[in-house]
Amino acid sequence: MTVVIDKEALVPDSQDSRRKLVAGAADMIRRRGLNATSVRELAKHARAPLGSTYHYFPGGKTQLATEAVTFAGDLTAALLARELENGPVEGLRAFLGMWRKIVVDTDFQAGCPVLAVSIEDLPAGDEAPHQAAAAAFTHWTELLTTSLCEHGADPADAEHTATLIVAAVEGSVAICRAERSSRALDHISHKLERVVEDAIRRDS
Amino acid sequence: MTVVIDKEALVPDSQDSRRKLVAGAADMIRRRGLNATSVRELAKHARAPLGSTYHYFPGGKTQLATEAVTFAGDLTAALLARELENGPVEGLRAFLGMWRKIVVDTDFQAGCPVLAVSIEDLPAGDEAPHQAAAAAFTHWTELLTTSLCEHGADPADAEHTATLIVAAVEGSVAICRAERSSRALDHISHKLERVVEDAIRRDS
DNA sequence: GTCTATACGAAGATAGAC
DNA sequence: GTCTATCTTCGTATAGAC
Repeated sequence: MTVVIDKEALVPDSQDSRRKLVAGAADMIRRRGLNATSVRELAKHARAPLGSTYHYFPGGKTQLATEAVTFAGDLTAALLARELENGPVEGLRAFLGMWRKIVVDTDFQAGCPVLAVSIEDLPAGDEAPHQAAAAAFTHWTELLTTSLCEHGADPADAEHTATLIVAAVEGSVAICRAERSSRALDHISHKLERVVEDAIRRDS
Repeated sequence: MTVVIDKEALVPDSQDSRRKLVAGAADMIRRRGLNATSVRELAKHARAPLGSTYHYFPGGKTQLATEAVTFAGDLTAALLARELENGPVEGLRAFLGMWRKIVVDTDFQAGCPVLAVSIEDLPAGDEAPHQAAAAAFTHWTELLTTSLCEHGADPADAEHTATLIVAAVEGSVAICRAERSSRALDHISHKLERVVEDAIRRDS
């Protein structure tokens, strides 16, 4: 009798540690920022030895930050894509709701790791983290643009509208953290819904 | 013959150094972020000895960051207030133009120091920098809200619109830096002008 | 292949010489 | 009052033992 043993069961921490490290990095970056997040604390938080971090990520902190941004960007994109199946307005509501939940549930401690990496310069001149951030923003914008077009919006206007949504959400999350209030996200919700409704009526 | 000597001429670096330190901090924070800005480099950049920094700012880096945010916030508010005298649409255009100039002229290296401080946690649990950031956002929002109301907008809607403008601008500046392109700012310009025009027509 | 122990530099902050 | 020199802690990264 041949028993096939799952490789993951034998080496449960192999790729699992790696994932934990990336997810942990995304979480710490969105809370404290990129430069305030040390690889030391990161390893401790993921219960991995410091050396393991550099084993999994030979590129050091830069590589870790890049993968964390891509991870968070993809996660958000997946939610956005799923909710946009119910139409642009429902997608917008879910998008805003997701951010509102993050901000409120963490008592205004957490924001968006993609934004954090976008505005913080890594000491080294490596541009990979910025590029990953740009890719995430572009991805979200494209998802929104496509959905708007599918529901009758003018293509050029759809991209403008999608960009406005992404920009306003990112800005609002930051404002909410500074103000320790969900006011900004709540206020832009009203306006953005109107903007989306107007766009799919081809008003512009 | 009595010669009145200007105190500033005698001690030219007295308050001048202090101002330079604050302005330099605002510039470095908006480029590299709060935690990537060291007090050492700051002092060097302002040609002040490290010790002077702690003489002028006993509160250390936290105080310096707080004053830098307030400084930048007031400077922006002054420009916004001046341009809003020509109406909300002109004010919006000038506001967007100012940010576009900063981002493009620095080859996408500089952004907004208020945003940087909003999303970066200082190691110490001091909340003063966050409060200064919140005050800046509130101030800008109030200026826009007042202008919109003066031109016929509904008060509640005016605040929502003003919040959308501030949030979208902050988010766009960050996106522009990640993408190394002014695309985001240019795209939201079109939409925001429409939003403002609609608001002062009391359409909502 | 995994991790402990360490190297080396730079951070924030201060004590005390001028 | 101004600033130099220094203290302590923490950062990234790695060398080499298991």
